[in-house]
Amino acid sequence: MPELPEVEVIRLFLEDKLLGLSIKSLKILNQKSFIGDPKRILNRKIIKFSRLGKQLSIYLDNGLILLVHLKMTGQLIMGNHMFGHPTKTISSKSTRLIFTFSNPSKLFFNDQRKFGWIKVLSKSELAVAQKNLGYDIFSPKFTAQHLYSQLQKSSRPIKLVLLDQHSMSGIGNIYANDALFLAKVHPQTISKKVTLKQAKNLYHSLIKTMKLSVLAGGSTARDQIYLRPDGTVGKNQFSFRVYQRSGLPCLVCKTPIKRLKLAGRGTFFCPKCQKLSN
DNA sequence: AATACTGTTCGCGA
DNA sequence: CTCGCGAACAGTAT
Repeated sequence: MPELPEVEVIRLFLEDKLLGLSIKSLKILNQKSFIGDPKRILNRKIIKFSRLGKQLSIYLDNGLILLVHLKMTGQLIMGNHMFGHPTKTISSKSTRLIFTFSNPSKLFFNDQRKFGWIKVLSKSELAVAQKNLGYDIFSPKFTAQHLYSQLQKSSRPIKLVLLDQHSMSGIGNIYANDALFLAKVHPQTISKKVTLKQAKNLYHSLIKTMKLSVLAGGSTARDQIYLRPDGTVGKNQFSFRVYQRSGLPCLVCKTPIKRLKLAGRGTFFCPKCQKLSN
């Protein structure tokens, strides 16, 4: 679920609430969700949050880093003095880890499908873990020219290249579909055949789509799987252009949105606005 | 009841 | 290299 915008919203929220606090305890309810020795993080202070693609890094004052990947259904929900949302979204049968902080608020790592994880890494281990990730979409290094050169490297359908975290990082299925629609590029276009002009368009579409989503608090699609750390839903799902809209009229030309499968992922596009030009 | 589908990623074999 | 597929899991939709 959480793609770049959702992880960024979580990062901004946690930075505001947890920076400077110490980790007082960690309760592990599912062993596979936490990789590393919990003792190494106890009583350590949080000094920095950062994000690369869909991965969140929490820096501690002993040089170690908690690297978080939420995969499909991971949530980070704060449990202190929060009202107005169902208890089940805070601590539930999907709760896998519970952190307690010095103030003493709690942070729940919920993960229905158990794909997500939090790892304890040293700085060099973090570098190794992330060395193959492409530039983050919000990084100054990610430019239209860079996008174009990355697209030039592959003969695969462009949507698969956008989803490949090694070519660039942060794009997931929702934003890949919507950004391609905005740029009027068919998802099956052979990547290296995309023109520089199209790449520039796509660059702006990616940035725009993702920035607007951060402002909207991220996308809470179907099952309320994505929630902000205060338990509230995002609002970007009301701005979906093609994602999960198959059969519904295109917002530009009214043609019904089509759906196909690419590498097993649902792929949505307007057959009129996004012509295959190979 | 059985099958398909889901916001992710990795590894395998063709 | 590329591709499809299954696996890691659990829940909902059809």
